[in-house]
Amino acid sequence: MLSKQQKLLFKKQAEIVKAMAHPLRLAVLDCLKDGEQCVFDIAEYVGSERSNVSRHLAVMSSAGILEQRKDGLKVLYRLKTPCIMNFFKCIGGVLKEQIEENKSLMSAIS
Amino acid sequence: MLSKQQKLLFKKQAEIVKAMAHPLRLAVLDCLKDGEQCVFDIAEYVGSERSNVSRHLAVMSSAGILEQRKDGLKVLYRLKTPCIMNFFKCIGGVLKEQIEENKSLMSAIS
DNA sequence: TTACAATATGACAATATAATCACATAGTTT
DNA sequence: AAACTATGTGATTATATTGTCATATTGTAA
Repeated sequence: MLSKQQKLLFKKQAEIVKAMAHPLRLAVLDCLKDGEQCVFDIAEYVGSERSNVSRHLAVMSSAGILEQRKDGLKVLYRLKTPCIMNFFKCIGGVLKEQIEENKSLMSAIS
Repeated sequence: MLSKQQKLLFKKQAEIVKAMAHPLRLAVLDCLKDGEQCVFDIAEYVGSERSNVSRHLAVMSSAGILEQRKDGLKVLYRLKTPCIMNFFKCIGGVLKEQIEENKSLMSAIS
């Protein structure tokens, strides 16, 4: 049985994971993988309203995944922990496995 | 601007991430890190109703994170991709950074 | 000061997610 | 078959998350 501390830890961890658990937010992380970008350019990249992107950026910022700095009118966002990107490889692995399964399923049918 | 394919990829990835984005589900993954367990024991470990745990297990199964097999009355669940656990290290890193920040904030106050 | 531009936010509606309880199902034991 | 055990699921309620629009805020430039 989990201790209170362990439960709290999982809660904190879940907050971080939750901050990544959205297609648009993953796209934003992808956009930022090579360096900081302003909201306008991020919105352009991910193909969504700026107000919406702003909201998602706020979610990731408060979860501690992103940092921002002001530069005149613009606000530049960047990844706070580069390790986040490793994580993509990991998820990619899960996806690959799923695709392999589907492949073998397909060949079993035909 | 993202292509349709890229958007689809992020959507698929988000489904996998979302399947982990819950305290209870992270606790379940932790419970399974050393091998398969039945629903009863998982529920005991994470400290929740069996019906609720069953629901969360179903979510992770259909996301492709878990596998299950029947053994008599019991259903034994296990991690499908061990790489999932690396991911915890990554998240742990983000948490550590947050704690460090709080520490230096604290010392700045006192 | 006025006009403008980039970003953030309040309010709302639509949708998704979660927990719970009662019940259903599947397999076991007597 | 009847009683039991482990798991899954329908229905419901409560809550959280999203996207959108209009508006606010902040900084720039004329």
